Amino acid sequence: MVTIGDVARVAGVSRSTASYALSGKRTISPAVVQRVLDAVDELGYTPNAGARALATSQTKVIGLLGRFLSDEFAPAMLQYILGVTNRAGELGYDTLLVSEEDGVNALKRLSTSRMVDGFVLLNVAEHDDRLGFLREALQPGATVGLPEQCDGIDVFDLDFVASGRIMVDAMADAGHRELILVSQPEHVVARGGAYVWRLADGAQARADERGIELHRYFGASSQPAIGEDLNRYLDTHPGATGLLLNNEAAAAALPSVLAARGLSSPADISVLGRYSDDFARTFSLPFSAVDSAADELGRRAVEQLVARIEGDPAGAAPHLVELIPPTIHDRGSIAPPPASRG
Amino acid sequence: MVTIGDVARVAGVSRSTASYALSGKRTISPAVVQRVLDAVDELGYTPNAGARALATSQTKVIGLLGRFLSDEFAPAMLQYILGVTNRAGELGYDTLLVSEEDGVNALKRLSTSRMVDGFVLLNVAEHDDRLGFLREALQPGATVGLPEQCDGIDVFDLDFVASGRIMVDAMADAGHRELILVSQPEHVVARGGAYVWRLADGAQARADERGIELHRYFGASSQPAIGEDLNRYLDTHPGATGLLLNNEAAAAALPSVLAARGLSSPADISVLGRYSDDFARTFSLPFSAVDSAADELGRRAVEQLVARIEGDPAGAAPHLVELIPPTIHDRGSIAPPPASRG
DNA sequence: CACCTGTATCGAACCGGTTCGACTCGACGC
DNA sequence: GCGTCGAGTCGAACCGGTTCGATACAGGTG
Repeated sequence: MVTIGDVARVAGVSRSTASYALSGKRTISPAVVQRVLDAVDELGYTPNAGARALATSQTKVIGLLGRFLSDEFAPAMLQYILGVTNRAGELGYDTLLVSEEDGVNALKRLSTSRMVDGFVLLNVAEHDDRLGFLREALQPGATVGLPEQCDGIDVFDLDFVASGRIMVDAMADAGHRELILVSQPEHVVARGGAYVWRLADGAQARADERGIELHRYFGASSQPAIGEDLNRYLDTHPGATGLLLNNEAAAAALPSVLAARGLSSPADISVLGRYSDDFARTFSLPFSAVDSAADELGRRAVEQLVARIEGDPAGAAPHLVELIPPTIHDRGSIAPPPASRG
Repeated sequence: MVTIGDVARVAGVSRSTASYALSGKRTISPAVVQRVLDAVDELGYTPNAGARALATSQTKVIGLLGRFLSDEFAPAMLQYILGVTNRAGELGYDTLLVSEEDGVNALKRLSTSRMVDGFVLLNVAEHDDRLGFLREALQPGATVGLPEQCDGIDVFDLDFVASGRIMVDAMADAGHRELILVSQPEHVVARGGAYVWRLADGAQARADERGIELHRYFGASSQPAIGEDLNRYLDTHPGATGLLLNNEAAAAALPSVLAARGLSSPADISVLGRYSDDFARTFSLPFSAVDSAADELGRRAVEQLVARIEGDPAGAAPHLVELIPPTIHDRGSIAPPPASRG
């Protein structure tokens, strides 16, 4: 393998001069720099990552810790992952992906062995056992998902409270007065998926303000249970004219449920979901939805992480808690309720 | 940070003795080994990955190169990825995930900088530009996906020819005589997705053998186009009683297409797909399908890669081309055709 | 008792980079 | 004509592991 020593020899200079010529950290005469660059080209030199990491204590790798739960909509995770890896690549970092069950252990291993310069944690729960260690680690960390305690880390998440509000607003503005909100199953909440509450509470608060009747349910996370759930909700509340979905399985199941009931959207019922654009595209869901902005969240987390890695350790910037504002992707599934139409 | 020098000092031995005590590569007295282990515990020592990589030329990291195409069903990739990362973890390796557009460049970078011990390539096309470099790289490589030239690498893929055969067999055994096969769109084939042809050819050959009429189509890869395609195929071939799907979008769209036509499966039409179990579960697709075995393929690729990394470089084992046999996951969507029933 | 063998340990070198301090040399000022 | 300065370069040390060769010492053998 070709080392910087080989480059130096071919260029006729010392190893240190070759190093400085490449890094530019000291002034080296243009002629020598050119000879070194030529030698690099000629030999096809690439620095050895391990040696550089050892010398500089910088690996140019970030650790990405997922939490892949079989009862969640796993494929959606890919969007977050790609957001992270793509942005990291643009910033000159590679990404080590860890899917290991025991996230705390993985975190410790990568941290103490100095394999990475920082961490991005995905799918962070309200009380996440990985955070305790992360705060004490030598490397900085950023999360996608809002934990209860945010000190010492940079936090990124969708603003779920605002999401709940604008979902109710969108329906109320169209004239709806009675809505059904289908959330994720209760065990997602129990596991720390606080976003379920955050969205529901935001929706409830806004519904109260505007005098809207809101029926809240936890739906199942898979077929056929969720299909039955949806039918039951619709049977129970015949006066409801709008359906809010914070549950991917419900969104996927709804087209056939509506078809079976002989309903169509938005003519008979207005629908507004909360899922990623990618999810909608793949399954051609015809419903407007608050975008989960997976890609953007992943990108923002990496950007902030890299800023902290490369930033002045002395004047450490205060930690962020960034809740990105929700946007509705309009697919035309909201219209005034049937009764109000001429 | 705590180094092996610290451990040695606390244990009262030299650095080399501490190293041997931990690696077991030379005999060290039990008493000393214990003192070293105690020191490790006391200080919380973990070897520095960069230093170890430099000294041993082994990083214990494998590079995973995806190819994420926006017009393919991206979320399915996650199953392959998790198969790789999970199995790698079990074998003591971490995984560097690269999503970079320019796969060749990424491969070169990771290879020449010695960041990884080997590569797993996903979504490998028939003529994949990454393979040329991979063959010449210092590190071994395994692919998921069958290229035309397999020399110098280990190749894993689903046996698509056999898949085509058993799909036709399953229908023929149930008494069907006229089938429609909906494949991926033609541009997937053009890009090198040879599995489309492999499955179709296997199906055609078996259909010819058994005197079955097979109508072959390339369907669109998204709604609403694929829905219209499906309706057209069904209109064109009113005598067809069985539907074979090698197209995820078609599978996702079929339930609503059938509902709209007032058909149900398997009473009116038998359906057999080819997609992952995970895909079926997530979207509650009620159709039997040949499983794409993403998880298993990822795991097998890693196992073989690690065997090659750690294997005797002298007696290099011959390279594998492993096509794993298809299995049908029965979800009850195949029944005898209506006409044949009493 | 000299000799050999095997066990247990140590010191030094090495992996391939980066970085610090010192040195040379020419230009410049007085 | 001597001291100063800055540009350009070199040698050596260092990062934190692993590994080779040498050494010390114990026990067994003739």
